[in-house]
Amino acid sequence: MAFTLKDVAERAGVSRSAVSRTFTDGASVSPKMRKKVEKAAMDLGYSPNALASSLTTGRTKLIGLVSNNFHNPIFLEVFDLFTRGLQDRGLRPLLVNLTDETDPAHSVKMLRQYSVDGVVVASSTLPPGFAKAFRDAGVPVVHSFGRHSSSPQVHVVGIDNVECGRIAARELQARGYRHVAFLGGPKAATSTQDRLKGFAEEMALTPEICMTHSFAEAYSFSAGRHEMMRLLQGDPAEAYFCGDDVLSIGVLSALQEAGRRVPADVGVIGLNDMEMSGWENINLTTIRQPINQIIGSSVELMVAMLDDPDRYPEARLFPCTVIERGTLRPRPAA
Amino acid sequence: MAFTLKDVAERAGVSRSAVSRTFTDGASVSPKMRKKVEKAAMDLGYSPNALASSLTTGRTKLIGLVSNNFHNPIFLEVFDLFTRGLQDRGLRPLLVNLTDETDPAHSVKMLRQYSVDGVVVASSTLPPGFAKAFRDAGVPVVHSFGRHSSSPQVHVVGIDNVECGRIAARELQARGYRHVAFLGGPKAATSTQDRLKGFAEEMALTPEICMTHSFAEAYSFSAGRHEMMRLLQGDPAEAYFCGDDVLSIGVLSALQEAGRRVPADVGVIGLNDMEMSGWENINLTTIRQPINQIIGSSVELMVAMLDDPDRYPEARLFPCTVIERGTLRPRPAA
DNA sequence: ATTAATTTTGCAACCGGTTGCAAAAAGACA
DNA sequence: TGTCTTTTTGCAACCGGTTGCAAAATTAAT
Repeated sequence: MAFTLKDVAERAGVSRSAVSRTFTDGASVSPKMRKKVEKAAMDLGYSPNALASSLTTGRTKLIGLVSNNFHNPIFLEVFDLFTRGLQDRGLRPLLVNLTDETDPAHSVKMLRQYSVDGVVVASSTLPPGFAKAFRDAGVPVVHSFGRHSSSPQVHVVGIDNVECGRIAARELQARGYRHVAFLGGPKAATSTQDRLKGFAEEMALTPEICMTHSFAEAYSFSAGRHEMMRLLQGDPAEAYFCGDDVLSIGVLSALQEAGRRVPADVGVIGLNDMEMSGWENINLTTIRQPINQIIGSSVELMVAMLDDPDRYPEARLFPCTVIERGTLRPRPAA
Repeated sequence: MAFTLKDVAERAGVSRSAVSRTFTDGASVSPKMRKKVEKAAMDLGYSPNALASSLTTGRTKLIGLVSNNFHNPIFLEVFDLFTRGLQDRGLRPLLVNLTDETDPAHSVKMLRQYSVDGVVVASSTLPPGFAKAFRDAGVPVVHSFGRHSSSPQVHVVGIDNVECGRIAARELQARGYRHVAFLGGPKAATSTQDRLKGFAEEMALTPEICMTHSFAEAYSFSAGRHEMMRLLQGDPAEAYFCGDDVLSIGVLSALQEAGRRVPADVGVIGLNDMEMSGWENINLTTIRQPINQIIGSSVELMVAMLDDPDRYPEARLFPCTVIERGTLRPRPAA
């Protein structure tokens, strides 16, 4: 069907190596030779078989892009940025949807069979051990949106979730709320745990403020809405720090339906600043996670690791900032 | 680094072919042989190199998943369903983000270099010629969400957009609107053109109703919002059929900001029924496109084509239904 | 014009599997 | 037990490239 190196070589009347060399940059080929070969290749519409060359070079330019977040709209932005970032560098994303599976073994095996050059784990809910499984299998890995540990085993790019919890706490304190709550994502998610930790720590400094917390089943609209509905049965707090924007939007929906005005009756602050949060009919006050930078940096790091697979693991953390919109009451005048 | 067939063969004291055979189903291997080989493979943690085997078999189980819709939240659902559908059948999605590029040449070349077994084009904005380029290159292709033509060149799975336009028109007619408008996506998108066509055709049957139309720059929130803002400068219609849900949500945002009540002052009907449209704080009346069925069917068709690449092209169209929520005024009592 | 240094080219082995074919082994039958 | 089938196994060639090495061709230097 498609033409091969051999066909081009014959047509150009040269050896197969010559053809191979004209298509691998950095190889020594004379200008005349190159011209002859390129002519023949052009005539035949030849383009080299990436798989065959991978077999000898050991490089495929395939990058596993592993995620379990296919229900949070922010991840569409994430996939957009990742695919573009990788493509721009000549890399190809092989997408893996984990859905419920959290055992890395299967993914590791599959991605190794395809000889991916590296793996990006994009998830704020998977434990560090997940990414580590790739490292242990000798596959360069960066965990984006992952938890950074004091003794990092793998490269992590993301934010300091504990610090985000503190930021949220300080923001609510400054606005004079007396009863605040953390409404987190899944209890098992590292990001939820860390955000709660920071939030609780900071809140502990102002014992006069009452703080409670609970968890939603997932980082999703319906989980947030459902959990807020439940909370409304009891004695809801004055302000909620939600573990994520889409969760917040679910919360807003529940509040609206219950007839509570935001921010007059109840305040809400989210985390992520996804595109939708800025939509005028949502207008969510939130803590912005710089996903452009996180993903840009992840891709850079991945590229660097392709050259030096044993690069010493590092954590790259980006600062988050509060984006003030309309779901928290204003700070009292100073 | 990783162990190869040869290593396993040596350890098991058998020929390389024997090892190969135990790992390809349908090959003849005696039970004892199989046991011996599996033992050795297990000891070594061997798993076959997919690339190497592709080289001889000609099959990679790689499927190109090509899209240019990374800004419409419905596509997160689409990617979720596609990746899971493909994975469940042992296929691997190689994701290609076209962003602005609409020339297929580059994608075709790249995907052929990786010897993908097939390509799914998931887009309602690309012309049929895009998908056809893959077919011409001998790559099995299905165009999901594509335009079906009377003389189809490639497999298309989706909806009848012209009919959707008619459905929208009838819905607005039935509710007694006197001045209606189509607010489409990009003018160049086939889906926009077709929806307008059906809408206009049906509206032509009721000349007493005034109909206008205009286009947004993209299928996105901000484009919809922006276009509606513009329309509000003039004399807006009583009801809008928007080319897509996320566009509708942008429109709702603009209306809300302008102080127009929905559906009291202005009606809106969207198309897609993405998850978000059902959120209580959006509550959009829309025409549901059965994406589960579309994607399930696309994957099935792809699998069928792997067996029979020259399968006669067919169009698989699924009916759409109106999902009544809160953005159109009620039908007058009969 | 020689000779030495440098670049270009082709040969052949290899990457990690698969597969047609024939020899060897196992099973069926008399 | 011997002969004929059928199944299992190994050999060797092949998939489409890459690359170390040495021969051939250029270029530089004397």
